Amino acid sequence: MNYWLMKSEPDAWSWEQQKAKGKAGEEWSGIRNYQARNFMREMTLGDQVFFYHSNKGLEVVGIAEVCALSAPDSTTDDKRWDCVHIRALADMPKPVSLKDVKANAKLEEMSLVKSFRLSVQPVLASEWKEVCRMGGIDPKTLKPV
DNA sequence: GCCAACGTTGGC
DNA sequence: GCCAACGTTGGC
Repeated sequence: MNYWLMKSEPDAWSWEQQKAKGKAGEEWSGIRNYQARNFMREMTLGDQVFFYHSNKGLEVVGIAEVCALSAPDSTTDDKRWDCVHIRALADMPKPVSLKDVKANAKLEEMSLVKSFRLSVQPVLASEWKEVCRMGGIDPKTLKPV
């Protein structure tokens, strides 16, 4: 299983809205960046995703999983763009802020810090574990610690 | 609201 | 294929 982080502006699509979609999940449409799209094409079912609120909040608020492989983006006719579907799995008991990530030496190589404009980015297993620890969630059971 | 970073576009 | 202009992202 691979780990990822996906950003959304809560005014456009929030974690609350994502959770409201439940198990059905929702298409992660609107990505118009090749690098981000390429990462989505690499995703496999069950890959886990940190859901990050950009612009407002600036924190990882929950964990989701990929529930449909990359397929044409329904919001455009442009064949270049496709995207996955994700569904919410668990809240972060303690949302992990960008500030917290930046302050943690173990996370200084995270894409969130290094390539902050990228809206879909890979997360290393070690980084995943560390952010889960900071967020007060068990990465295996996804239950609060 | 500003602006730095950086990706994309298009003229040459 | 270079690079200037432009647009977008996203933190502050």
